[in-house]
Amino acid sequence: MLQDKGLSESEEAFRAPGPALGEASAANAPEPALAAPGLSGAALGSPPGPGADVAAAAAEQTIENIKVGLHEKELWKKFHEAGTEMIITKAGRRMFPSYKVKVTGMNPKTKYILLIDIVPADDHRYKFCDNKWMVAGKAEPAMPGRLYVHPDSPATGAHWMRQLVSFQKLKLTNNHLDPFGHIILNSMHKYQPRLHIVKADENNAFGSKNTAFCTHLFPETSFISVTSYQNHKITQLKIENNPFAKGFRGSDDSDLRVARLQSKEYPVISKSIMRQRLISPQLSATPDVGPLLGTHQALQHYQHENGAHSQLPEPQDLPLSTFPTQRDSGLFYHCLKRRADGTRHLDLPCKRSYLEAPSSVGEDHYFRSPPPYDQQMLSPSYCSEVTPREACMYSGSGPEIAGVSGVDDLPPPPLSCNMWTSVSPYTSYSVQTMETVPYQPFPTHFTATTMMPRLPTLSAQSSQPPGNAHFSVYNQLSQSQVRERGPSASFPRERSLPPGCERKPPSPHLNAANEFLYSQTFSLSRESSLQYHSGMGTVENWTDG
DNA sequence: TCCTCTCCCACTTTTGAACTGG
DNA sequence: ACCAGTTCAAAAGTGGGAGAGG
Repeated sequence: MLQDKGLSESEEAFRAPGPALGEASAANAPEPALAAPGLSGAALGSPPGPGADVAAAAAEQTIENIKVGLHEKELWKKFHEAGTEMIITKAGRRMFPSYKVKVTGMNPKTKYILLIDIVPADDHRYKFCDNKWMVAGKAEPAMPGRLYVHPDSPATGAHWMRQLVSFQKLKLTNNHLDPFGHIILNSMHKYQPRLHIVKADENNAFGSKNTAFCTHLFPETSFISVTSYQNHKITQLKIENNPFAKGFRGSDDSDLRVARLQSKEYPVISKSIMRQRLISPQLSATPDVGPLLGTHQALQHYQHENGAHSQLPEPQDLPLSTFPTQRDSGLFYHCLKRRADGTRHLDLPCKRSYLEAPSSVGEDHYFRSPPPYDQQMLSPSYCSEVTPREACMYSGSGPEIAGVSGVDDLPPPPLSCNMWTSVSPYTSYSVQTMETVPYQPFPTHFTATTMMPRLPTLSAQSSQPPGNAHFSVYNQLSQSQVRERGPSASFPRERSLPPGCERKPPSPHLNAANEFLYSQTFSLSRESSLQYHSGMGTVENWTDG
């Protein structure tokens, strides 16, 4: 909670100097949020203050009115133009630039949970060749999806709007068994972070008919995960902009600094530099890559809320100067909303109901090839040694969570740690019943694992105003629809844990968040299962089996 | 041989406890 | 006793190189 340590993460961010916010995010209507003109950083910087005005405004503020502006958008754009890379390590590495947003339009008195997930942007594996990112094959199965819940969550709209909301402590890892709740990614794959805002206050608890969430997506925050930087331009951008990397800021030539560090009298040319200089001598002559090629070439179909549908070339066909890009930042605004009658109005790239037959999974305009998620593994429960603000993960396989496998009454199979990647492939959708629960404190850094939905590949379609480089999804859940998903328990069945692991009783908010995640995930991909991540524990006895 | 990944290094920033003075 | 400001050591975060492994 925000009160637990003098400064919240968002406060830290707020104090940090930095360029003004970029542009406003998608707005409140099922329109592609063309409203950016006039909605400047200054406007965003003036959230409603306390008082009567706030109260008056609150009455009309809905989840759809929430606007999100990406902080340091220009910096993000710089990286994006060069082809953002994010280091992933076994221990977890922060993102840089860090994900910070300015939120407006919230009801100041309503509590919200802000969380981030990072989903594959496509189903390709990449390699850095000839100074550009190229498709190198089919993506590996997505890692267990996790959510990073902002540690201030839940907090009132006033809190979120008072300052920047920073997710700078979010860490990325390539450790499939990561016990710390970091977001697990595959190296050399392209990802897209998404911000979710979930309404969660006493009167609108998760699972109530009023439960709502929205999703905001900034195409310029997409990146390729790497274990070491491939593009020297990215390295330089990181060194220049990340204060922690100051040590690598040489007088002019960081390589000279490396040479000094190594007590060598000659500059050491790194492998990456050498590679690039050998392969792409033009790079040194053109330090500024400039606008990417293929800006208007999207990778796949996409569909935005007005129903426009575009056919776009395959990524393999693209000369990727960096990586397939959406850098024109056209607004990708998808809308998901429940109608009053409970039917789901879904304006998403994957529009089919989750109740449809599995054969519909591979909707062609969404998955170019048979979706790899069929083979994806579900993460078993595990506990971890965590800080008070970190979490332990609970999970179950899809069918178990869903209660649709017909084994509801069977005792859960013993779970060993090495089941992390050895549980049965996901075959059906997770369905949960969630009762309306009173609001309770929501565990921070709760993470949930889903079958990672691949985003509909974002395009740089210029049909969207560049000032609205933002993708939003709104959802309004109804209780009846929650129920229609199935009768299973509202929390994954208890499974055996590694010795030494403790488990806290599931919070109703985990159910709620899970529900959120479920619906959210389903809104983008029909292949979904869940993994809870909450509570405290230890990994001392964790074994690889 | 090439590519990817892990470990370790030196460096900087951040954090928080300890201390000091009003 | 309390609070605010300062100091300083430890922790955390960085990119690069070496080397292992596939």
